[in-house]
Amino acid sequence: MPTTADFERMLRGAALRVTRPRLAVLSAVHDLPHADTDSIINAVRKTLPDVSHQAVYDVLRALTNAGLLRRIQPLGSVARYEARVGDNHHHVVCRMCGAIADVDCAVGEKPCLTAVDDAGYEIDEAEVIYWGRCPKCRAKEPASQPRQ
Amino acid sequence: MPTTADFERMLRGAALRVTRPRLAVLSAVHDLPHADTDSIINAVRKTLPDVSHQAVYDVLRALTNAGLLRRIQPLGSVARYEARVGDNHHHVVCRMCGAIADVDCAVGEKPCLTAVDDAGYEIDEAEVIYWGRCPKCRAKEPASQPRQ
DNA sequence: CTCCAATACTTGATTCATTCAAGAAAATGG
DNA sequence: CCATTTTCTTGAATGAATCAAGTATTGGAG
Repeated sequence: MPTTADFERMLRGAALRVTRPRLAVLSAVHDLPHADTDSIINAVRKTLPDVSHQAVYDVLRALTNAGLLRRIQPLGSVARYEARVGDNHHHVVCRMCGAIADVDCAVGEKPCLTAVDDAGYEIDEAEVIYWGRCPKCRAKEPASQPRQ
Repeated sequence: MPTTADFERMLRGAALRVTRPRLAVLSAVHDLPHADTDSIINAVRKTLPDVSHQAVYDVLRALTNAGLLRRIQPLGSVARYEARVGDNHHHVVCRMCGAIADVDCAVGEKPCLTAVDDAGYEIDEAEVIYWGRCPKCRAKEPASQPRQ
């Protein structure tokens, strides 16, 4: 797990000012991969009880734009953030409980897939979301099938 | 383009009651691929001026659950719907203007990709979103690069 | 054809994630 | 330490989507 000094280095490396809210958000997202904004706000408030939700929204946007965080948002979910960036990995989402897990990308670079017909678009990334049932939900209802 | 009789057959085939709002929504989504809910409401009101937005939301949900429509929602966009279902095709989204185009799937069946490590999930679908710049935006700003 | 039960729609209010706006506070360079 | 710029706080607003209660329509049974 990175230290505060590491986070500070990351911020400076991205030409961003170092502030307590930013350090706290970075730390929270490293601790809670795929957390939504509300969970991040709560985590941040354990060390900084008075941060405004607006500050967290601003920080998440700034860090995402700087490439320090990645924003994901599977169908039916609010925005979620993760700190694992730069390796072009993918995600698998549980249709029943919404749990998200990382899936390594066999290629590792963008774009890792080529479209058969790109419709004239200049493609720089292929985002893949696998849908299915997580281990817990498979154990709970082994007979039932998730909806297609 | 399917006729009203075709839409009626689709609804009955899915064990759904045939109503004017449902026929109008089916027709609108066939006419306007990748349209958001608001555009669909407006399109429906050209033939049925008094449908409530709630009815359209309900219909979209019912038709999606029945497999007659597919719901998509790229990052930063509201929910969109398309009538092309069953062929497991994918989408390419313009980072600049949000335009969406269909991309055929080389495999055509779900799941068309296999995860290197499925984290114990039972995967039934691989959803792919290609990100890039559409032809129009490429022509407009040939020098600039979309943000990564 | 008529009636009934189930389903779908209308109306109106509500929720909740996210954004906007204006002013106060903090961070970096000089 | 000061000035400028950026960031944060506070409070309100937006807007897609959902909830809830009552009315209307559908499709099958009689």
